[in-house]
Amino acid sequence: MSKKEKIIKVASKYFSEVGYDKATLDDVAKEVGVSKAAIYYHFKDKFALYEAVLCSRFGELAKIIDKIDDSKPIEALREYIESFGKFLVDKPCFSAIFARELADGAMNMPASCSKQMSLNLQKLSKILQNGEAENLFEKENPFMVQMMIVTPLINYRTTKKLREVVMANLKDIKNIDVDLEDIIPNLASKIIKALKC
Amino acid sequence: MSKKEKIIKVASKYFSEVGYDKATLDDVAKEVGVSKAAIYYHFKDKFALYEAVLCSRFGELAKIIDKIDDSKPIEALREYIESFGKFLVDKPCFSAIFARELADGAMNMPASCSKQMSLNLQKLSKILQNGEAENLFEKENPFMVQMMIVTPLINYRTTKKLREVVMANLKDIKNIDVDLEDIIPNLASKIIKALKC
DNA sequence: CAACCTTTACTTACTCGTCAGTAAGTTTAT
DNA sequence: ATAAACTTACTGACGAGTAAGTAAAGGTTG
Repeated sequence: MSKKEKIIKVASKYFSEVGYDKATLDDVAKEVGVSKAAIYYHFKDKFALYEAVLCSRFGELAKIIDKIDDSKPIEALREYIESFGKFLVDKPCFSAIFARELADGAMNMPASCSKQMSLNLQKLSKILQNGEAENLFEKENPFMVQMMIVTPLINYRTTKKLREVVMANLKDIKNIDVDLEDIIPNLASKIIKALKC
Repeated sequence: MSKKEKIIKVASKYFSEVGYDKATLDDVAKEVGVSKAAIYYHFKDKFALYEAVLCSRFGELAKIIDKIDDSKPIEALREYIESFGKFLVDKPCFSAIFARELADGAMNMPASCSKQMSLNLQKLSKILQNGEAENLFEKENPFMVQMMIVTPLINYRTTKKLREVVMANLKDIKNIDVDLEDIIPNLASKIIKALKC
């Protein structure tokens, strides 16, 4: 792995753990084992490094989503949800970064990333439209459906510690802390049920 | 309104708009029309001010949720979702603060707030249990249901600008930008449908 | 083949702005 | 008179960004 790739990897860890503002390039440099100026050799500024992290992840995700065969609406919707979920499981840093970006109103999302998000939404929209044409689904606002899929999953990831606190407060509630992997097919079934005519 | 209340109000605006780190007490002081040191007269430090903002909001929400009559599960669940939605509509600053807090893993949520969140979850859990007892709902993980309710709504609020960008990218997708008010009953119906046996 | 540029990939050591937090003094109400 | 509610003017730290220098690798020319 090149130094540049290593910088992106470590930076994505820090951006994920503490957020853009609290992540310092001194820390990133230290962990990579280079000087801070080395980061500035590879990236124009802190934000450019953040863009590199973001774009690499959104690019991978868009590729996966694009491959989904949208001819069978219900199967396609399940695959859409499970592919997204699997991506979150595979890339543990992505959830927190994505969640913060949405919470922030995607204020500093580079155009190339929002374009790839748009493509994902276009795929979802097509699945929903096909389902509507076959009288399987009601007419829906695709952005709202996107929110129903994406936000519970990313925030389930980010709120592990909160669940522990809540469980300590409410001893009568059990089995709250299920793994994300087990949540995904459950959420997929619920969303499909909710959208079916 | 006292100076202290005014400081909380203005601070909640800034925390909501730019987040904890980027919100500066100089800006808050300027807008309130006091000196920065006046803030330190009322609050120990920046974080104590943030706690005050958070606690006042979570306190109000917990009061509203607590009043819900949980004897009729389906009506109660609808009321739970619509009450939460109405709260977001009424308190425009709350969505972004809550969304950031969840994205952050609720790392710096004061114990009093997480206690009130626990009470909300307890209410939801009771509604779901009653529904289960009457064979209306399947057995569910209440935290996951909470995520399904809370996260789409708060993030729908925070992503208004993102929707505009996406709409500009995909001209064939129309009517994405519906008001939050119109989304709430729709989401409530979908979640109830998803949870019903 | 060797003395010479040139580029790549960095390092060391610094500046400079910002912002949380404070010390000490001042006004206002009771 | 004295406590509450401030103000002015400051400090100190942190962290983004930079200037200037260097070591090594590769290419060019006499």
